Formats: sequence, C-alpha cells, structure tokens
Amino acid sequence: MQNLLFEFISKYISLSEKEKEVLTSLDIFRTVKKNTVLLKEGEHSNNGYFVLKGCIRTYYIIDGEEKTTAFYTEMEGITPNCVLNKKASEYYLDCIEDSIVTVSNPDMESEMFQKFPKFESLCRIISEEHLMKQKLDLDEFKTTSPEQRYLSLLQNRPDLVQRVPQHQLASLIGIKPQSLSRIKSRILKNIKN
Amino acid sequence: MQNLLFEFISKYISLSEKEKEVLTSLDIFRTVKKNTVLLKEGEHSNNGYFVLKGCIRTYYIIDGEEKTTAFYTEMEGITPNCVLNKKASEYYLDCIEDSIVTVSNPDMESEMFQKFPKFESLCRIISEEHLMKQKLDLDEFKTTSPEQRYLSLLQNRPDLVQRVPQHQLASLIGIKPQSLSRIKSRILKNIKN
DNA sequence: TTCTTTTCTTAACTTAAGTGAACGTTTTCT
DNA sequence: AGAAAACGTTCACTTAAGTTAAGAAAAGAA
Repeated sequence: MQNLLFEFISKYISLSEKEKEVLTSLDIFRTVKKNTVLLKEGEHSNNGYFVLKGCIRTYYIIDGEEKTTAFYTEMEGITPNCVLNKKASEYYLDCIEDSIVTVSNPDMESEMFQKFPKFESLCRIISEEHLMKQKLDLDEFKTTSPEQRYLSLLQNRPDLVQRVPQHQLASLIGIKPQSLSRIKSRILKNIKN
Repeated sequence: MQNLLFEFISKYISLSEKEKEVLTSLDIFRTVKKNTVLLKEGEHSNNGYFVLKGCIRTYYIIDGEEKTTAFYTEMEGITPNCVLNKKASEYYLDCIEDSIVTVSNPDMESEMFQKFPKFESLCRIISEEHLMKQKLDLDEFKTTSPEQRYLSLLQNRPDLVQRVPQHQLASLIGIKPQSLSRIKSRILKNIKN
C-alpha cells in the first residue's frame, strides 16, 4: 500500500529511503468500510484523507435533502474545510465503497515540513495544481447546461458514472434525479435519430 | 503602494526589513488602464497578478459569446492556468477599471523561495486557503438557484454588484442578462408584498 | 455636443428543470 | 427467504430560465 503513496509523491519530488521510512513510521494507513461517515456537519475534525483505493463523498444536508458535491477516488486527497478554518464542518464525508486511505493532521504536517522542507514544496505544488483544477471545474459549471455536464462526466469520469448511485450523480451536476433520468432518455433518443 | 502589499503579507508571515527591500527591488508594480486585455485565449503567458487597486475579470468566449467566470479585486491574486500548466490559455483576462497590480512570474517565485523559504510557506498557506474557498464556491453553485446566488452576491459582494456591468454579473451566476433582470424585478415585487 | 454603441429592461414564446406521485426493481436487513 | 427500504424511471403539471425582438437609457467616441 505504501508503494502507491510513494509512487504518487514521486511524481512531484524524489524521496530518499530515509524519508520513506519516516513516512512509513507515521502509521497512517487505514481501511474504511462502505457507508462509514468520516465527518459530520457540525464536527471539528483535524483529519485529512488521501484515497489509495475506494471512494469518498462530500455532501450537505440542506432542507433535509442530501446534496452531493464531490467524489474523491484513487490518488485524490481531501483536506476538509474545518481542518483549515477551525470552524464546525458544514458538510459530511462518507465512504461509498470499502476503501483504503491515509489519515493525517496538521500537526503531523508541520512536523514533516520541519524535518523535510521538501514536503512543504510538495504540498504547495499540489495545492496550486488543485486550485487550478478547481477553478476550471467552477468555470465549466458556470458555462454549461446540466446535459453538457452529464456528457462531460461520461467523457472525463466514466468510472464515476458506473460506481456511483445515479441520484448522487444528479446532485453532483446540480439537478434532481428525475431530471437526470430525463436527460439520459433525451440523449438516447438523439443518438437513435 | 508597497505598504498595501506588505500589510497583506504580514497577515500570514512576518517580514524583515531585508525581505521588504528585496521585494521592493523586484520592481513589480504596474498601473493598468481600464479595458486593457492582460491575457488572451491561446496565449502562453507567465505573468501572475495581484490586485492592489481596481478589478480584473476572467472570461471565456464560447460560441461567440462572452462568459464571465470571475472578478478579482483589492488584495486578490490571480495565477492564470497557463502559467501553471504551460498550455495555451483557455480564457481572457481584462481590467474592467483603471487598476494597480503587481506582476510576477514563476522564475521570480523560485528565486524568492530559494532566498527566503518563508515565501514558499506563504504561498502554500495562501494556496490552501484559496483552494478551500474555491471548493465552497463550487459547492454553493451546485446547491443553489440563480436567484439564491444573486441574493448571496448582494450579501457577500455588494461592491461587485455596484462596480460591475449587469450582463457580466449575470454570466458570473450562470444565467443570461434577461434572466437577471427578471430575477431583480421578482425580488422587488416580493419585497413590496 | 451629437452620433453611435453598449447596456439594461420588458415582453411573448419556447425549452428544460422542479415537483409530486406512481410503480417496478434492486438492495439491504433480519 | 421474505419484508422493508432505497433506487431509478416515467408521467403530468408547474416554474423558471433561454430565445428573439424591441425600445429606452447610459456610456463612449468623433
């Protein structure tokens, strides 16, 4: 399992054996069962996660309704809001598949940054990269229709369309499950003609 | 003008006189006239900007139509996509007011990081903070209606509603100018009753 | 200033998403 | 295995955004 993490990191910086040992010694790997809730609205957690296998979802409960806003799958990391701003979490995190993740917190981070400044570079670069992607995602959302967003999901995240319940997918593209059903049949109809 | 920048930075890290001098010596301050286009679709630029005064806008041209996706005002920074991914820019940047900005590029950055590792911490922290905000923005967009988004703008960015053309605001919340007009009159009507 | 262009609003009509309900299917639980 | 819950789809109806067009107001250029 470590190797997956090392491979990921090595895309950004090179790791010495010493550094790998320190990382391993932190004992950060956890297996999490499907449907486990990792974070609830209102909680103050310090845990950040990195998905090695499986899928984690973020969702809000607004007017009693679940609103799914993101999925994190293999080689994606999540630092919940409440870890950074020290406020109560506004959303939930749960595991929608049996998963293997790493769990870390800001104290471990600062310790690593002090021992190996390289890790702070790693985190800066990854943050900047994610920030860039996140902005593009918002831009895409602002400039496209629900149907276009569904087609783009089919293109760019075909795995998600398969592994995730449709009503959560609908939420992800900002519509109701009934509308997603309608969009699908509209697309099918247009293909046939 | 420097002082504005130093004040901003001092919210994150403390700056010695030496460091301030080095920053000043970089000669990064520029004034930019209203309507100046700072970046065009297809260009490869290395310039990042930080707005000291004024307003910069990002927009796409999709099917011949301008789609505004963001505004950057006082004390906000922009590192265009193309600087990080080294690909042709997908969007435009322009100045919608006479502005004062700093201009920097990755080379200057790495030089600063080497001379003063503190600056890399600064950039990591700011990146993480922005990433958090950006995710919240996307979550809000996914979970709200255009009308709610407009009301939230009135609340959270009343300055923008004043200083920005309405058709660009409409685009920002993902609708057409006609729909924004409609939403405004709907809101007015509801207040009266 | 005057002319031109851009911006904002309103209106009528079209299109697509929201809503509430029904129903068959799948999954989950015991 | 059997009952219950959750899920996905379809339908009829409602609501809101898109479209096209027109006209008034504001901003910018000559």
